[in-house]
Amino acid sequence: MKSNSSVPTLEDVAKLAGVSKSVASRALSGKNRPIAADKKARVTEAAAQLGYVANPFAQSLINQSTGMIAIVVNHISDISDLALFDLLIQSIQSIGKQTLFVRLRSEKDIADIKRSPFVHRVDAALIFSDLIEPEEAPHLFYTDKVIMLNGKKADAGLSVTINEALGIEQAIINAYERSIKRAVLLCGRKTSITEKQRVLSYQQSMAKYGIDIELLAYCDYSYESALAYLSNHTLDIQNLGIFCTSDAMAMAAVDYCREQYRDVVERQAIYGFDNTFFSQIRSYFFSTIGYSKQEFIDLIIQLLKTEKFENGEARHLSVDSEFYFR
Amino acid sequence: MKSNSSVPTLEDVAKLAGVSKSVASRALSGKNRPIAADKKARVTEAAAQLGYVANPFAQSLINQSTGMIAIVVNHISDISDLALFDLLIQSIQSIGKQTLFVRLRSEKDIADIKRSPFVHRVDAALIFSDLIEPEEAPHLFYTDKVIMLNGKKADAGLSVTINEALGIEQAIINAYERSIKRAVLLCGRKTSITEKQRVLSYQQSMAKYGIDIELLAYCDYSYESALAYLSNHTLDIQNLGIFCTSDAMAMAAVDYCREQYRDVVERQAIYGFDNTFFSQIRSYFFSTIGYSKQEFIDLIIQLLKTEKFENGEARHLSVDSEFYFR
DNA sequence: CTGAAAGCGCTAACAT
DNA sequence: ATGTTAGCGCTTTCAG
Repeated sequence: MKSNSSVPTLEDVAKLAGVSKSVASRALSGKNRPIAADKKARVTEAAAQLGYVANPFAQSLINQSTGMIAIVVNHISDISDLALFDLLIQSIQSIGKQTLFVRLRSEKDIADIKRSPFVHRVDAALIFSDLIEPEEAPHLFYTDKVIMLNGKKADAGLSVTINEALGIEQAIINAYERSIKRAVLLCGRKTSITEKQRVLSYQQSMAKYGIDIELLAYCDYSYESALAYLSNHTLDIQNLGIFCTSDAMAMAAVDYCREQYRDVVERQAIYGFDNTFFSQIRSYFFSTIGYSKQEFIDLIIQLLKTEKFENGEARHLSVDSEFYFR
Repeated sequence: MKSNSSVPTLEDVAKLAGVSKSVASRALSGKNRPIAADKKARVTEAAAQLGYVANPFAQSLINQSTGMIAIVVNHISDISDLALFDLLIQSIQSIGKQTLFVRLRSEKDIADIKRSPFVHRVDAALIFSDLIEPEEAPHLFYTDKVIMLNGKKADAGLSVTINEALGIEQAIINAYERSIKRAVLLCGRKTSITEKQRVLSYQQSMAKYGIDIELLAYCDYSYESALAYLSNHTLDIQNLGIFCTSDAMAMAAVDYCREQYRDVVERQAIYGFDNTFFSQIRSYFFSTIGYSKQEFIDLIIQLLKTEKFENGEARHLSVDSEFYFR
């Protein structure tokens, strides 16, 4: 609390303007409540003069609405690209909401959501963390507006997912056209459901185009893990494609091949995932799979802006992924 | 608001436990208020049974404390930011607070802070954005606990800054020892005060060690801007050091030299800033200047945890920067 | 140790 | 169009 002075309340404003609290409230409410123009002006003037800012706690006690939206993640780096994170916060602010960031390290942290009253009472929650199951999500928040963005979805509920199979198939077709016959598949966390689905898509498309998976390894999406793994293996690079489920791992593949084979492996035989900045810079430059972040966020915002869903109405939206050839 | 049911209030809990609201309140308060053990147990039990979670708005209306901390940034564009914020959010949560992320695109957005009542009423604000001047910071928030982390500080007030001159001098000494006589200095935003200070440190140290600044360019910290700039210039690489005020620009310098001079420029003649992940990976690997993020955050948390500051007491803490030689 | 009652600051009925 | 009044759910005196 401010030590120097007490904060003006609506009552102070009303007094200064010479009206009742209700009139003052209506004048400042924004919604076009009936009020005399001159009084409205006097109230606005008085509020400005006192530097009045409404107490949100009193307001929310009545509205039951906070104007806050929770973003729930495992780590921030989960959000594969900063651009997404940055754009998302910006979009949330542009619809007049604020962003509450919740970081979950493990299942143990989930209970804290309920224990943290403000988080529990957000207007909506965006779930990026795969630690939260679609069934339990509704119990964690006071609001029904819980949007699953972690690839999981409950029958009843809201979600935006990425159709990854599409971009993956396009990548495999590209490999096929370039006569790649054999593949190394560097994957991320084995326990992740989305990762499992992703790997399945790779396997199906590769089977379809006659590409053999010779090595399938689970790393942890990171540069270091992939580099460590590759360093322990000798690859026969004839007709080989290296497919990675993150751009960071693809960077490791590029570095590994550069050192090991002095670029004998065509750089284009390495495929990343996420379409980050790094797939485009000079020292790396590999093809990758991604999606339109703007489109993804637009769908989220669309759900956020929908005032009312029919009781239990489900909305499962999806963004197509895409192959980015370099 | 949840559509299916009404939420239990303290009154419901009290009724179920067969006690008064006050007793129920005291039982759940956490602070050791006098109360009979059996009643306390009954209340706790009743609360659990109903799945009671206190309404934070009613509580805050009395406490004037939200348990929320605002992080105010321009944007989150930098990888160095990611690691920092991830750690910071985790630390904030570990002291039982929640994180409100506020993104400022320009000065115009500053007024929105006051207009957004919840942001205005946070328990503390961490100012990373350099759009906010130390003089105006106290007027934007209801709390006195506004910590400037943007390199600016008011005489009265709280701040944690990085002593960048230290790491910069170490870098220049390294260059001197490696017989570098001439320098290109790739800087960031010209309008930034911290950047101005940083450039000054480079100039002073270089003057001291007899290194000539032949080219001083303002880019925008990004890979693209630096690469574009370098591509338009021909460098005489004899005894040349390329000093960049961001790792991203140093990456561009590495790529530029690799293509232009086929690595004739020793890679060690390129100096980055921020000690990001990228200064350590195979394809780049350059020396850089950084600081301990943990130490920085520990100081912030220390300020956050200090209950009361003497009226108007100032606290200006500082973290030493360091040269990371690769 | 407990309960009744006041009140935090605001909004929304409801009578003027 | 305006003022009065009754809460929103909680904590905290203040008497018992």
